Amino acid sequence: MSGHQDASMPELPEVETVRATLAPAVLGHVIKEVRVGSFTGVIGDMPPAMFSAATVGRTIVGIGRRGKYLVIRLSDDTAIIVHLRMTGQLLVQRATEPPVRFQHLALGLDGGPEIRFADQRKFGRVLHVPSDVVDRLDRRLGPEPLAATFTARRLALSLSRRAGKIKNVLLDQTVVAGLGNIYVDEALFRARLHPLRPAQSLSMPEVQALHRAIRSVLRQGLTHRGTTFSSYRDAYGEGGGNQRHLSVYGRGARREPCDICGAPLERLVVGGRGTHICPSCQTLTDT
DNA sequence: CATTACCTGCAA
DNA sequence: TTGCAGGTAATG
Repeated sequence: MSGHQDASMPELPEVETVRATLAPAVLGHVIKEVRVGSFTGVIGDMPPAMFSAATVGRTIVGIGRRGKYLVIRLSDDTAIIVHLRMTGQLLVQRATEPPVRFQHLALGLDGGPEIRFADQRKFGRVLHVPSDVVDRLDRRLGPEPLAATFTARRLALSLSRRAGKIKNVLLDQTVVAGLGNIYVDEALFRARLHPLRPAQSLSMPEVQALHRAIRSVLRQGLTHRGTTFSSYRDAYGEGGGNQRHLSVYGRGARREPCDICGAPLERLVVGGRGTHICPSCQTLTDT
């Protein structure tokens, strides 16, 4: 009937799946060659020759993730920071394979594999940075939602200082790192909270429910290797399966029935983002 | 605090 | 032909 979603939106589970599939294929390998395509903005403001000079000859010694950022650690204590934004893909392929569609960057490694970055919409970035930039990024972002440092108490403190709508606050990466539009909608549904609720209006039991919901939707996303609507792929080009386990995201526009109460789901716009709710389960009037 | 720019394939 | 999809930085 009406508008189909066609997004990939790599969020924490998707980026973590990319990290996990990329790591075993590239760890310990030496970067032998860099090829930047016609869209040179993919590596930021740095001239391609400088990016090459700064990375060729270095060994990949680690691959981490912080929020939605991938951090490829190099042997000289610098790093390559990757953000997929909406349609970015980070793939590992043999150098003999033809370039993929929308490919903007290839890092040729010793022994034949290549890390390839493709992005239909040119929003994603692959930046070479010194370690202090990684440290600054780490300090700027909020807690990792699946780490022990992310407690209901800490979430409550963050929310108590925010007058904005709970959905917008959860999308703020300095509050908690790694949530995007899909998993925020899913978490709010699971916690039975309306996205327009002022963040600071949540009671402690509601914050606890939200804390549990955030962690459970992300763990479920990880279990299913991410959510693929169209362009999200892991490092081997495999899509995820979590789209079959979403309760509200993408279903509101089609007014599909709520899994819990059977009422038709709805789509609204919050903070300029498509937002999917069950109007019956997620109430605006508190407690 | 809220809104806009950045992009481009695709559905309507 | 139009406008929507959305993470983040920049702007109002």
